[in-house]
Amino acid sequence: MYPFEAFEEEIKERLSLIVKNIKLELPPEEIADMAFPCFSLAREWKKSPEEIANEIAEKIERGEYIERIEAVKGYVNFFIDSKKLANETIKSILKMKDKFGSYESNGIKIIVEHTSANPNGPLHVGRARNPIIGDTIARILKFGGYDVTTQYYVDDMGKQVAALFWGTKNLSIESKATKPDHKYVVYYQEATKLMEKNEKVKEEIEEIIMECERGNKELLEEIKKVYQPVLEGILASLKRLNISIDEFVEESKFVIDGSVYEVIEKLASMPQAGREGKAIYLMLDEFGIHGRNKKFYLTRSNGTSLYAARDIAYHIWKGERADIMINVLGEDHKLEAKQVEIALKLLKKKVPEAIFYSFVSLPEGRMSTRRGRVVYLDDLIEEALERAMKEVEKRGMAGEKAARIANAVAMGAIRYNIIKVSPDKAIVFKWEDALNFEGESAPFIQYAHARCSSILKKAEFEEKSSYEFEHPSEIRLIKTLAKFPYFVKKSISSRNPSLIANYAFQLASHFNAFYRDCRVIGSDKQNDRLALVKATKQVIKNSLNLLGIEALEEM
RNA sequence: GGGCGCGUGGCCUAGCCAGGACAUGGCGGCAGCCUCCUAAGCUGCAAGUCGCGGGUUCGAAUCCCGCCGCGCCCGCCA
Repeated sequence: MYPFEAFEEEIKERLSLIVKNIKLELPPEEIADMAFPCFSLAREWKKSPEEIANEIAEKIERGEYIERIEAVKGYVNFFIDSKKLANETIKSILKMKDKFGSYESNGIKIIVEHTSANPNGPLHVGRARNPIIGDTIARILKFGGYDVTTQYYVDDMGKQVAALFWGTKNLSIESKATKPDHKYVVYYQEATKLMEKNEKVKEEIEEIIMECERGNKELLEEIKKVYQPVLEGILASLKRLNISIDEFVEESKFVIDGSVYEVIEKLASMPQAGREGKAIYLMLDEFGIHGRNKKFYLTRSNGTSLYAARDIAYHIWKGERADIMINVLGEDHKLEAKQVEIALKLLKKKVPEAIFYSFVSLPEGRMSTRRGRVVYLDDLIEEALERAMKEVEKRGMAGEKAARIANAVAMGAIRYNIIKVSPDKAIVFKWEDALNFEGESAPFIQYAHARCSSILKKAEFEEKSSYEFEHPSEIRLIKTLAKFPYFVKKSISSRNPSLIANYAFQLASHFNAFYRDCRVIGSDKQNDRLALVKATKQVIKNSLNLLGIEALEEM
């Protein structure tokens, strides 16, 4: 157990003798280390929260970690023995290193599905939110002891890919692009355009879709040859952001193995099922879905399956391979996710959790690949690199080292700026916000890490059995270090990766205050402070790791 | 028209689920800090009807109702 958790446990243990239903709060740091609000007890005890707090504060004994207890305005405030906390925390970090903040394997298997973009062209910035959220949550869950696999659901039989396929077979378009997703997207764009005004093209593309739904393996193989390079282009972009995906599951799998039809058959026998010709649907009004969308169609009138039906089969398959399923989805999938969830419940199958994110739009409106109103992820990456390179050069660095630093800064800035805001907020993309290298940004945190490295390079640190600190900036920094495992846990239970982003910023910020106030090299407390710097460097690194951002030795 | 989400200083944002301690922090603005471990840093100042109106409560940014604005969805598309 981590030192800060031991403090929390001690409080809970002591409180449990007096009250049940203990809910502790983390108060603002300058007020206390942990607080127990007494407001909810007021009714039951028929006393004011102030009186209750006083009463509880008097009854509670100090302990190994609890140094002081105070009743203030209806709160019982607990103060930690900061000497003990400091010593235990520093030693724990130096011993556990990259593992500090992590938890032992709990054997729970989680599949995180993210990105799953149609392989018909390059990722744009709007979609980039998906892999970054997905990859970060996966990293945090792994660190928290879960057995995590990431999955990309490849839609290999939809309209998008069919249009791409038709385009490459019937058109010949020059393209200067070398990256395959950019090279082939023009075929998709042109095919979509033709489909809109030419009935024959539309029919041909629809025929491709129908053939896929009938499970035509040869055709599916041929289509794969076309979309695979595009998919690889997408994955290459993700790789630059330090994102890789463990497994790829093709949608057609569930048509070929027949599981979609088993699912449809079972659902068709439910009392909620209805038919219009050969089209099968579920009536969802009893589940609170009303209006035009209460009919949830599973098949077409020609008997072929619809996307949503295949999605149900996919989730059943996935549910057999995981204890928990987490899907990262755009907010446009909310209704469909709800429908799939209802169907899975009717079938008494495991239901996935979903993390929805709002769209990233441009100041001039929604992104649209078709209308060319779009910023591609690759463009953002290139621009970020250029700007980072300028900053690096300003600081007199050059060559391979400069390139490496610029790359880490650029990729970090992109990831951080997306992950730091709550997924349900819509983002209007602006270059100056997306590529900010100051303030609440990845480079700010990377810079603090580089400062730690720089100090550690200048002096020899000697490991001891105990360390002492007393400056307020030292204590504040140590308390922040001690709370890292707490935030890992909280981030997992709330499925909110931005908590780690915010934590890393706080930590870097508190380190900067320490750096300002406490001289390390040459001070008579040099060795203790070196231990603190070493521990800080480690925890910044661990939190950056969770965000998929590189910790830099110098910049 | 119906459903879901969002609305916090000029701009962005935390807090909202589990109502209470002076509403968090960043960007931008203004004024400062490099004879001292990297100034991608630090300090100070100005700037807020927590969308609007009701309600519940001793107490509401937080819960409830209504309204307004914005986003997304409402296809036998994916």
